Amino acid sequence: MTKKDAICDAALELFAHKGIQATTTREIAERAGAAEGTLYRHFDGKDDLAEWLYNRCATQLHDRLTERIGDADTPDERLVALIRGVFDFFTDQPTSCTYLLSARSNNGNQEHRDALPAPMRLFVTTLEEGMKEGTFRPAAPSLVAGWILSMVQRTVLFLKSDHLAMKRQDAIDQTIEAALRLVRAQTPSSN
Amino acid sequence: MTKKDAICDAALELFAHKGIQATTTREIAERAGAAEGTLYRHFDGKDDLAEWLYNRCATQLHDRLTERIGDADTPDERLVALIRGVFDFFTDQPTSCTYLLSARSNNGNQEHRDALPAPMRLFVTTLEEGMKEGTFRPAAPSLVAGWILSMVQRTVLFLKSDHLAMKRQDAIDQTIEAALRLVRAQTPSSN
Amino acid sequence: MTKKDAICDAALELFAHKGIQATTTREIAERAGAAEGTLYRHFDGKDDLAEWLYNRCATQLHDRLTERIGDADTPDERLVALIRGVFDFFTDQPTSCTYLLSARSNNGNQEHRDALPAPMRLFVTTLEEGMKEGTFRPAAPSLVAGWILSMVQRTVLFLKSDHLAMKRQDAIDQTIEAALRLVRAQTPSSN
Amino acid sequence: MTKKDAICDAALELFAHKGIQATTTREIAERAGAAEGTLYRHFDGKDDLAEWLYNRCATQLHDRLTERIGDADTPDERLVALIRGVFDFFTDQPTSCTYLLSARSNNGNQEHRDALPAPMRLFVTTLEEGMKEGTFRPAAPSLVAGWILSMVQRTVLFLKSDHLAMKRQDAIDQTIEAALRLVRAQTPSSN
DNA sequence: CATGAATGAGTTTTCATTCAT
DNA sequence: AATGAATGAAAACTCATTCAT
Repeated sequence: MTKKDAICDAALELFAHKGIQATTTREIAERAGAAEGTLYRHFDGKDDLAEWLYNRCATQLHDRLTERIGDADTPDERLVALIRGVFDFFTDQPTSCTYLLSARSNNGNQEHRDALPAPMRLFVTTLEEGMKEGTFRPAAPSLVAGWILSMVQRTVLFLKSDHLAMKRQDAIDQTIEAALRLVRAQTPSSN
Repeated sequence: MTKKDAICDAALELFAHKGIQATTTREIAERAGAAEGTLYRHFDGKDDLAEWLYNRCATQLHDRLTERIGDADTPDERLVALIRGVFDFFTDQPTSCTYLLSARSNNGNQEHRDALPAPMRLFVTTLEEGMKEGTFRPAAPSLVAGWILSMVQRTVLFLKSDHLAMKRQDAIDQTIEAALRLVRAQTPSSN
Repeated sequence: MTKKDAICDAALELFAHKGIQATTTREIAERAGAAEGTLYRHFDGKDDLAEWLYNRCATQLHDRLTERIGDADTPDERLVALIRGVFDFFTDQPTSCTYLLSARSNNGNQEHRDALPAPMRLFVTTLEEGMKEGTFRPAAPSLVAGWILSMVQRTVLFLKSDHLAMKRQDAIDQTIEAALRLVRAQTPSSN
Repeated sequence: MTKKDAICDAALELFAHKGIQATTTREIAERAGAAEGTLYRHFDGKDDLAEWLYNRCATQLHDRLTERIGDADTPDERLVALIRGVFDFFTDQPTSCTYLLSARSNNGNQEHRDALPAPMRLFVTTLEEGMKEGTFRPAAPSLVAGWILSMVQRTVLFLKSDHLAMKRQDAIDQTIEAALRLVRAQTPSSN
């Protein structure tokens, strides 16, 4: 593992748990077992590193979701696949996931972050398809996508804090069911 | 208006828009038209001010919600009243509302904030009542409350960013309906 | 004396003797008996301080030269007055003078310095008058002004390094005579 | 061209235009198309490189001036030859010339530079001869040499900045005439 | 109460130099 | 000879907090 990787890992961990601002470059370097100056050989500074990590995490999630979506034929299935994908991402890479979620909501100033990052767009597209088909009830897709992602995020936070009070799988299943209730059009017989 | 009020207003605005850490005491003082030292005559420091403001906002919202709830007899009505109350709060005091919402999600370290602040507890209580009655489907109340508040927060952010693309009232009504779909037990005929 | 003045004095001394780049903010603060942060309360940084000092020195010299010029009626007398003024400035405020001269020549990048600072302009104006009158031989005034100022600067450096090998007053008189030979038109009988 | 040459060229350009201190080894390496470490294979460090370049430039100029002086029989002719030599040097190798001139004045601390570098000494010697002969008026030779070199430097800067406002040859001729007026003893009939 | 200059510890950042490859 | 990642000491700069007025 190169020093650059060590720095990325250390920074990701710290950013996810303490926030970007509260993390010092010294902490990052120490945890990475590198000199402080090394950070600046690979990145323009702390903020650049934070952004680079954000993009990397967003890409990882996006790739995973894209892969998941391939197996699904209907918007309904795709939506479930997407939600499961996010939960899987959280299970496999909790730190990346935490950072991604916190970075999203933290930047009140929204300066340099896409209003609609890649993973979000997958949700929006899927919802649009479902609405066109009539599977999903009509509504502003980006708003509904935001709702669902927020719910997932909540569940993730809930699982992290509410230690073991609820089985992980139950929480995930309930979140998916809830999301479907949110978007599904009236289907008198099915539900 | 006293200097203290000026400082509170300035700080609230800045905290809500840039975050607590990114706001400097100098900025607060400048915007308030006060000297930097004056802040320390009324508060123990920046963090104390931030906490004081948070509690003030939470109390304001809590009082408003408590008042709203009084008119409602069923858990169902109470839930709607609570959601409407939050939206009203956002309409009347957008900055306070933004600060309240951002402060919640921003502190990944959860150091000095109640896990369950007052307004949140009103939601939880209402959900518990509804679940006991059978009006609402059984689930972890604090998780469901988190979902609903997150949805409301999303809608608020959506209304702030998606300038006028959607009528405010429509967005609010849709959010309420969606929240009800989330929590209501199967009621074959009613819905 | 305020801290600001102490910082200015310390910085001027160090800038003049070691150059701006070679001087650290820590040195300035130490010599001024102030904290490093105090520098930043009064100036935007080291470079801002350097520029502020440059302007102050240039103004001081300009004011002194303007005063001196008042007593002189002819361009010839004015030129002598100007040169003497610069030498007096050097005698009274050697540090300011050294800084002014070094700052001029040091900035090869000429970024943020007037091409023609105030004192220089007095020389140019005087030369232009003399040339119009016919007292001075025709030539590019700004070039000739540069020559004379460079000569004066040289003499100043010479006096500082060539410790006492030449009487100060002799050096000054010789410089003035030389400058006059440089600019005076042919005057068969007088010289 | 070897890497060493590339580094020398790059460094000379940067030193001349930004100053030694303001130039980083990384810049030099980048511009030279070499790695940073390569510099240290050929020189002991940045300062060593700067000094080596200075000596090379001084030697180049000195050789050129020595050659020029050979054709001249009188001190008067020799002085003109020297001044022309400097201007030629500037025309042929403007960067070297700029560096030589700036390096001279820049080091206020005079740490590691000869007080009287080789080219300067040629001027001094020539002036001493002329003064002994009576061709030049008596004065401190090193001071007068400084004056003349400063004038030449000024003219060079003037030619660089005052883009084409004056013909190069005119400026040079005027500088020479002015220098002669400075040093020549009274010669009632000749001039 | 109010002020704002002063503080100094802490942070980010720079960069000449080294060294394993 | 050449490389360029890594270093770390030193530099610039920030800012919450204090205190004399």
